[in-house]
Amino acid sequence: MNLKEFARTLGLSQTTVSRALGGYPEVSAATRKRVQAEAVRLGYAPNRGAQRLATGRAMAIGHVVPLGPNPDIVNPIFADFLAGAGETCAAAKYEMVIAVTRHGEEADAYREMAMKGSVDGVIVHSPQIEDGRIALLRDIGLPFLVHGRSSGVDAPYSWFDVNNRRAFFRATRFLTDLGHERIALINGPEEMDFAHRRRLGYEEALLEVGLTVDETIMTSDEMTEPYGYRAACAALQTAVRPTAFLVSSIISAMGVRRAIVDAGLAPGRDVSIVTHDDDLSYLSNRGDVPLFTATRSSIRAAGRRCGELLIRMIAAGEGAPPVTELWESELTLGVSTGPAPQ
Amino acid sequence: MNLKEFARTLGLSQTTVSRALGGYPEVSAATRKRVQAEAVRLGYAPNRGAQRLATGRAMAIGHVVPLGPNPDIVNPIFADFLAGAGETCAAAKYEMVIAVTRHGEEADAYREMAMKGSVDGVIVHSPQIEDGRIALLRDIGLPFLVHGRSSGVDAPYSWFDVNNRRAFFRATRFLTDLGHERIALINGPEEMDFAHRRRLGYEEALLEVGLTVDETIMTSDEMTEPYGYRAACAALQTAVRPTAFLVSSIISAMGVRRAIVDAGLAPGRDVSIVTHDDDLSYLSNRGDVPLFTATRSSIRAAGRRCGELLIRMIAAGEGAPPVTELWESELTLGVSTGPAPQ
DNA sequence: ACAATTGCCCAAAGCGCTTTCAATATCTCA
DNA sequence: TGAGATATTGAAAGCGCTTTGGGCAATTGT
Repeated sequence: MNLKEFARTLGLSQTTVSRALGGYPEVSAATRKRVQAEAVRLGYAPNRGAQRLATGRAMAIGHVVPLGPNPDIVNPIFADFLAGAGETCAAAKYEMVIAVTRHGEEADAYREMAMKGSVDGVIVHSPQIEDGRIALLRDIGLPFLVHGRSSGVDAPYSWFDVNNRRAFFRATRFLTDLGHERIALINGPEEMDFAHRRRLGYEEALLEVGLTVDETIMTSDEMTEPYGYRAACAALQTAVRPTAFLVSSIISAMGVRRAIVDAGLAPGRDVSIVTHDDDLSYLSNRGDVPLFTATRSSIRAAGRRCGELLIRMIAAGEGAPPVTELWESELTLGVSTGPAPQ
Repeated sequence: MNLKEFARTLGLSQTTVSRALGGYPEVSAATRKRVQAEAVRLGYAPNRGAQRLATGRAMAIGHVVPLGPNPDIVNPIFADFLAGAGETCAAAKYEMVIAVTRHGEEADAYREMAMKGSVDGVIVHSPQIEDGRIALLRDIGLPFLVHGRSSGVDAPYSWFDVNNRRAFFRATRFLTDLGHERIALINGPEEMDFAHRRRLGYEEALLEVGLTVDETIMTSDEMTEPYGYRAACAALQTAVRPTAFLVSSIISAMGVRRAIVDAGLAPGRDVSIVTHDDDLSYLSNRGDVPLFTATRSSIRAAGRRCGELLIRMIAAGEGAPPVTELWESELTLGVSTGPAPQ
């Protein structure tokens, strides 16, 4: 069923039908109602391709998802982020198209999306400290919102981020307040901007209380469970073992916890853990007494908000100033922390 | 830059340029090469909307992702599945569009995709035992491939599945061979077809060796980590506690393991665990000695294959017979299992 | 009562592409 | 050498929609 047929069965012109469905005011309420009802009854909806061609807008946003650098790892937070963005998009009648690329090959995906006009804007995932995608997208002229930031980029751009630095600063201070002096950092890949910022917050807090920053108890890798386990095992076997771990992902934190237990130690008593918690639905750290003390920030809510901001940017058009938004994460108390053992 | 301009700068007709880029044979090799080179240099690619309108094909496949029934849970395997499907799509020049819907509201999403012509086919995720989506999609006439099966649907349809029943049959027999007689089943939501099938395999194996099926040590819920923990805690507190757990997801298995350790028991010695392992990149159960004994089947590979099959179906057109494919999962030995304690 | 407005609707142009049909130039083979 | 086949290119007709630029009644203001 196409517009021509549909309009004919209604005894109306294509113009009127299109306007009735599109919500334009030049249609009487009665006509609009009838058109909408018949559209549902007969199963008519305007063809997206034709609509795109006629309006020049794709009514879609894109996600280019880079796989992890080493093995092809998919960031597990992505599913939840997507669910959040999806809610916003559905409400705004936008589609989401996603492209998965190997690490470092995102550029082509962006260029193609722009050239083919398959999306009106994109969300940039997993920004690195020096991220060339930002300059690229500006050159291309495709509206974009970075989920995170890129410390190495000076020119203004639109981003949404969580205050990672302050979160890890607070988390570290929380541990030092409890008397911990040897705090291991199990961080994400250091070329990632978020990991960089978390490290800065951690170091800043240590220095503030006169502790030394010790490179040997800081690790950085793709945030898997086995990584957390391995890193923690290694740290626990050193001569002066850490009394606390600060971990960048709840998934790795599970591994850290396992290592602690395997070593015959009690999490929260012998060794403390604070982790960042993206509030993933399947690894919930909520409940009466959360398993982990954590800096929590819902990745799903972030997805929702990123969708909103990007769609607003697209509506605003080229000239509008960049939007930026920084959320604070909450520090929630769980059973994984306690005073440093004497 | 559009075709008209691009063709003019090349001194060729739109026809020839379109054909050169589209890979049609009626163009001389020299011309094609020149056109392709200039397209890259000048940054021209055919507009997707126009292409869709002209060809009637969207060159896109859709994923309608239902959130979990109770809280809005996103199945964590989805990110990996998508990465797999994305590889295939990228290679075949297909786009992927995804829609996230609340549980039970998928129908509208499918209808809309079909009516608007935004995709050429869809992958049906998380099929239930009685899944109305299959009949719906057949009525609509939108090509679809089910990832999994729906036991309650008789009419033929295309699906890709893992042999869940045999996997859990083998896993259970593996445990009974080790002398376990009280094996708890920590399953996914029972309305899900995969969970149903896994339960059948489990029961079949128990009956085969003369053990009774005990409903009180079988649980069924959204497969989160806390669920595994809670379920295992409860099971371990019963009068005759199970000596082994069979778990439907490695994420819940982490929770089960935690419960066992918390109870002062040793996984693999006091209590065994076998889990299904989707081979998620961030919860790798590989390595020299895997943490869990598991029925393993890569969800990423499944995504790749589903993409292939669906694209092939789309190419084959309406009349073609349904495609079906069943993969066996491998039973890998980890350190989470051992002989039943006396 | 008449002009000006408003409300509602329509015809037709055009978005950028693919593809049919036709034309021309070049080969092939007897 | 000339007829038929082949290789290569073009002109133009849509694909299904939105939107501009009217047109005709009914309503309003004076």
